[in-house]
Amino acid sequence: MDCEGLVRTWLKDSFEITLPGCGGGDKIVPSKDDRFGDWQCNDAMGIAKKAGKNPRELATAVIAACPLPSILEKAEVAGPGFINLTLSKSAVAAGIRAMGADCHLSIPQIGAGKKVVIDYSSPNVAKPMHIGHIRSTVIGNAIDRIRRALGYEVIADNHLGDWGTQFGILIMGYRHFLTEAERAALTVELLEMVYVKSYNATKSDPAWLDQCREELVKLQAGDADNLAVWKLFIEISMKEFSRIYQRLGVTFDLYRGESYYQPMLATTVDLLKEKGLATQSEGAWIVDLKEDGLEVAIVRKSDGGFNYTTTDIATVRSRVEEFNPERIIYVTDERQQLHFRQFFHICEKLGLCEKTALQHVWFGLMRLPDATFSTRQGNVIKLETLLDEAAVRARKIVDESHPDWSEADRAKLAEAIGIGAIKYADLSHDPITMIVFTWERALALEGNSGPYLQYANARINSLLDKYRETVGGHPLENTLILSNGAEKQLALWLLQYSTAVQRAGDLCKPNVLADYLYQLSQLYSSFYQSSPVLKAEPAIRDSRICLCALVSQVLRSGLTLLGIPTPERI
RNA sequence: GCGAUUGUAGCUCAAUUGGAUAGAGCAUUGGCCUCCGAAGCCAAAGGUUGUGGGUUCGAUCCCCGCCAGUCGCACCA
Repeated sequence: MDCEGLVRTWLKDSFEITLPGCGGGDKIVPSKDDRFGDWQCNDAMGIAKKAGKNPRELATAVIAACPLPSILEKAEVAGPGFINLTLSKSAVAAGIRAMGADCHLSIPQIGAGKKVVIDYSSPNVAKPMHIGHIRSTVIGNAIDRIRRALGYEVIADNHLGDWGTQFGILIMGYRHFLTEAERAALTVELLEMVYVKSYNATKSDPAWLDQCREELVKLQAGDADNLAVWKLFIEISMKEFSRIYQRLGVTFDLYRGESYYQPMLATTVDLLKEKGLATQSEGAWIVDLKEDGLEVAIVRKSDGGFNYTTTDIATVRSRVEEFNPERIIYVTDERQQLHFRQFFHICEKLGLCEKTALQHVWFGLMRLPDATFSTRQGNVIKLETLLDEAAVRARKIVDESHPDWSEADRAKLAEAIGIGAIKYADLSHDPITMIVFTWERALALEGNSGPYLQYANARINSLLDKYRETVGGHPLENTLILSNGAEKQLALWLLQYSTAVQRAGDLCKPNVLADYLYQLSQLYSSFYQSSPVLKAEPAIRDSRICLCALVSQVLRSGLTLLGIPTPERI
């Protein structure tokens, strides 16, 4: 049995002996402050209250009730009735041993046998990815990686915006505003440019607008020419998206855009009609959600077209039928909360949620200090520009610290640091917080930042190298001694890794893990400063290098779960 | 107006979901490279947790009122 389980059982037994029939206290949490021991149990107060007893007396009686498990050095009562537990150093060392050589293995496989679909990133075709896409992509990908580590079978699906009214406008623009040469070397930038031109034309020229509609109808009817152009748009867009995803280290299992579900829309509305859920109002088909306290949802527009509510319902039907997942997680910005609540309710009424939970993980918008990002104001920052700028800033420092490295090595490292900085800046905040974008914050390289964590890891790597050169052997197999407080604190924190991963996964909040890793790095840096490793006497040296190796393992594992690169050298 | 959500140090954020003296980073001030990597470490200063009530042994966290910000509220997604 593991240490925690042992102590929990002891506490529970103690409580039951003290207070028959009152349920045992078995909740132990790590203490915030080492003055309060390593772990603490705060149940005595609540239980004493219920039983009408004095909490301090109860806590004292609990400790006296059963002999202390050998792994505990001491247990004492403090304050109103806290039970503070101090673990023996050998028990902590044993706990670390139990983590195994590969800390990935210590992550509880709570998702084994469960399938989950995660729908994230989902940019629109024919538009460049901009800064507004980064949160869904980075947060979604971290949740994806964390859930996989927890044993879930994850299907990451990129629900591309590849179908909709914009394509009529786009096709007209493509045919009239581009030269032969431009069409031959088509880019997303060109597509965006012609879209804007064509869109403006619809405002000033009614005949143009009619033609756009006509092209859209032709496309939807399967016209070969328009279909070919549409496919070209997707191909061009995917090329650019792939380039960015590769830089970000993001991969998907599926790229099923809205167009994939297009053939299922009519039957989905038919089903809603059959079930008596859809009714006609003002020429449109709607689902009334008044009894759920929500606005009506339109499932078929008065012009006969479908909208995103219908597409999303069809998507759920398709996913439930094909994958039968335990859960579908959507990662989008906060503006879509109402929409998700609406169509989740409709799915429930359709009986789609019996085995599949639908979850909307929303995040706050990213905005500028004095404005929101908007295409109309022309203040959007392209995602690629952001990544480039990050690499440039990192490059300056890399050049200073490694003038002897090759050009290629320096470029590669700068990229890893830049991407790490950007991702960490996002992942270290609770998703629901609104992010006010500034270059300084997004690309921070010091303090609580991605590079700080990467740096800690790189330093350990070089320490490990030196150890192998001078001493040899396998650091991870050395005996742990934990001779001082800093070492014990570090070891105790290492033991918390699996809970941090699980909490981050359960809550869909990657910042829980980011926070854990940051604290680990801080504890390590502190330890590193105060405790010499290679110069210590052999037994201590071997133990400390083992601790370093463990920290490095956890850092690598954790950063990887966040999708942050871990360069060997910085 | 209705609904969601936020308000914590000058700024950006934490606080293991109700626990002990509310913690970090940035910025400011002072110290540490003759010593395993200074993208680092140590220290100082910085707080009536928006505000007023309530619940209880205990509240940043739960409940009610008010103030302020952000987002949404029928055919774009």
